[in-house]
Amino acid sequence: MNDTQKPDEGAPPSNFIRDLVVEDRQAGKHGGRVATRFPPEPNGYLHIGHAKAICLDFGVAREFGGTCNLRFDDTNPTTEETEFVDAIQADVRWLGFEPSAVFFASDYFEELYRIAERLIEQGDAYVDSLSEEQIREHRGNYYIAGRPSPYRDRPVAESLDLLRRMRAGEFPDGAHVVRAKIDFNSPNMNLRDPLLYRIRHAPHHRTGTTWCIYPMYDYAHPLSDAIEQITHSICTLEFEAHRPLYDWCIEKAGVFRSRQLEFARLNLTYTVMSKRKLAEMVREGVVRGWDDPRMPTLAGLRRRGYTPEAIRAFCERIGVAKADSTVDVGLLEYYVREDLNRRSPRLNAVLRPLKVVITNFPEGEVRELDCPLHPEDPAAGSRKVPFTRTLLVERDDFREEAVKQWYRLAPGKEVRLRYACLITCDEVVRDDQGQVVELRCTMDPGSWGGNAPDGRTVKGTLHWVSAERSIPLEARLYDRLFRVEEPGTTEGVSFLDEVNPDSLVTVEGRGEPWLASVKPGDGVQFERLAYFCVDPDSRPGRPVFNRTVTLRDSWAKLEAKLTGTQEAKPAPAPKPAKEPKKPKEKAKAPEPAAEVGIEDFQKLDLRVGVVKVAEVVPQADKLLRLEVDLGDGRPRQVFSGIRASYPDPAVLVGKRVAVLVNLKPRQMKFGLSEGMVLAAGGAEGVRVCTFDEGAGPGDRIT
RNA sequence: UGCCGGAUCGUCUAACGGUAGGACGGCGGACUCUGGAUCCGCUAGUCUAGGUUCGAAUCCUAGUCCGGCAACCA
Repeated sequence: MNDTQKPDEGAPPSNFIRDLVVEDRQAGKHGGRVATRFPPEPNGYLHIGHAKAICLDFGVAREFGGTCNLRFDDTNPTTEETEFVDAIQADVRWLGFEPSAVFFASDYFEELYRIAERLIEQGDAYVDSLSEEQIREHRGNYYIAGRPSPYRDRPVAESLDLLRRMRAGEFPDGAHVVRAKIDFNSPNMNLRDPLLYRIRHAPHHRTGTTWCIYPMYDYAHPLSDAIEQITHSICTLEFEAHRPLYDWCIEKAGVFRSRQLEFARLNLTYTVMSKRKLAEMVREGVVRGWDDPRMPTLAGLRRRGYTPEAIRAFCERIGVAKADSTVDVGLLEYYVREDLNRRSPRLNAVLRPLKVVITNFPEGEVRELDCPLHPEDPAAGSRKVPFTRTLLVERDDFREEAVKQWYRLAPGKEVRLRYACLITCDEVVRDDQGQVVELRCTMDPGSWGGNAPDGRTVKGTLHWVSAERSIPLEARLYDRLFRVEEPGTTEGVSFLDEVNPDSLVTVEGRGEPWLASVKPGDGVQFERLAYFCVDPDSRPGRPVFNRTVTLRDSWAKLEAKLTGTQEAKPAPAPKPAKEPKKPKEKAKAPEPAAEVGIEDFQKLDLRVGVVKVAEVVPQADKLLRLEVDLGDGRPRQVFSGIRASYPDPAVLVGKRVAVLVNLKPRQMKFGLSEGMVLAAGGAEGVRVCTFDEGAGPGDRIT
């Protein structure tokens, strides 16, 4: 190990939750004891966002020698199922955490009920007999004051009697509720006499039909925490406004004082995290199930080949704060690669095969090569790989015309076959359609082992398999589930319409013989391609591999630079260039943004366009739809939010305006917007920039 | 037109009145029988305007922008 160790080697990065826990301990609260809990509702599968919470809850407990319970928040019998209870427990353990205890909020129903009776006796709660609709009505809203329910001051004895009869099942759903008597006109809506209990004649997954009244989250949660003597009740930001209620329950019930702390939930680019949306994708058949390898669920990530170590490292790295944030999914991918690089055996598989015949290698002969399973880890051992006259290489590794940076196969070029020998492409064989179907190559007989006898350097190394001595395999090439960075945030567009149609591409490939022995769950690296994980769908003799994550592909990056584009390639796609920020986020900042260089400005292609059509968009109150002639034969459609300044859009027709033509087209509810019209705001509203007669359509504006 | 939060490199995050640091990304280089891995270097930030202070990302004031809150959901 290294003696010159870095300052925070090993120490988890500090965050405000840990700081608060440290503060509490220093203040001597609870004698320094730390107890947390992870409280999922069993109505769906855990996802990577939960992983962040789990790492925090269990991590804090572990760090301070405390405990962390797994507690199912099962207070709503109509949405919860044991299937989820089992899956959640399995996921937590898979992630690497063992709960100090497993509890259910339903374990406490009896105690919760007794406390409710007490609150009524104390005059801190009452039974309300208004309808759901009326309660909502009386509650008012952010701007309208709340009004007391006529039942608010009903005698204690009457409330108590009603509560007992509610429990006894004398009333139908909705007939009565228990409400806290706090402040019917609080500026915090959560305090406007919130509901504590409602009647639900529905069987519960654990208590069956024992109960027909069920406590609400805001009531059950603080009291469950109290019963378990939780010292720090960590939850997400949206519960911040509930904290006064959390404290109220503890106060009025006179129970153990736990403290609620809130942090920002995790968002990830190119995915969705809400249970509702995940469930919808399962229901709509967009994915094959909760454990579809494209899902951000722990079950999905596991099947995809993500490791608990990678997920934990990721969760540690992203930190914990109170500001909303969206983490680049690339960071998650970085951590899987880092982990998988260490542990995955290297094997060869060809996913889109192209036949290569080594003309100077005898027909029928087989040469067994001994190849390491991990070039950086000799302890991983080796395997035998058969070399024969007819081989298969990746189609992508051959190019008819090669630029000088191309190290791979091309007519006349020499490359190395990994762990085998050097070959030169002599001849390209085509079929009737002109498709390349075979390469005829010669090998350098002195190059066995991979090095040239004369010491010449060969930069390209290709993976390959023997055509006959290889096995068939199915590879499921997964990509990001969505094609936009933040699905579901474009107005008028459903997140379901933003699903990446190429998020799963299945190919039939060939793998080296060693691959016949893999078992579901095994992870491997197919050299030069990606990490893969064996899917449970595998059958003997025909394994199925899920692509976990591609290897970094610096050739793709180089090529994109050479071509000057970043078009999505079917294979390991280069990371799409960062999209320009959404206008929403850029806002209409009056002050200039960060300084840009002249080269940035030159990226903007501004052209003169003549307005042909200008009309209001009926469904939108700020938009005009323009058709602009840019001199390229086809008018462009542009939606522009300038309607307020142009009550009569017709005045724009015939105007010469400035159009940003290389703006990424944006799909809007009303159609595709293929550019942006320059406008400036002044005293009399926003005006589009116009030009005089001299400028013609399509002229570049510099 | 209310209440509660929040704002630091492109992204995530640290700095707790005293050198704005790390990670990812990007760029450049070294090395390489994976255009992988590894290593090195560079790039880039305190929302705005005032104030307090010897000194402000940090404290104060005003503003801007973003998020959450009106289930008998959690």
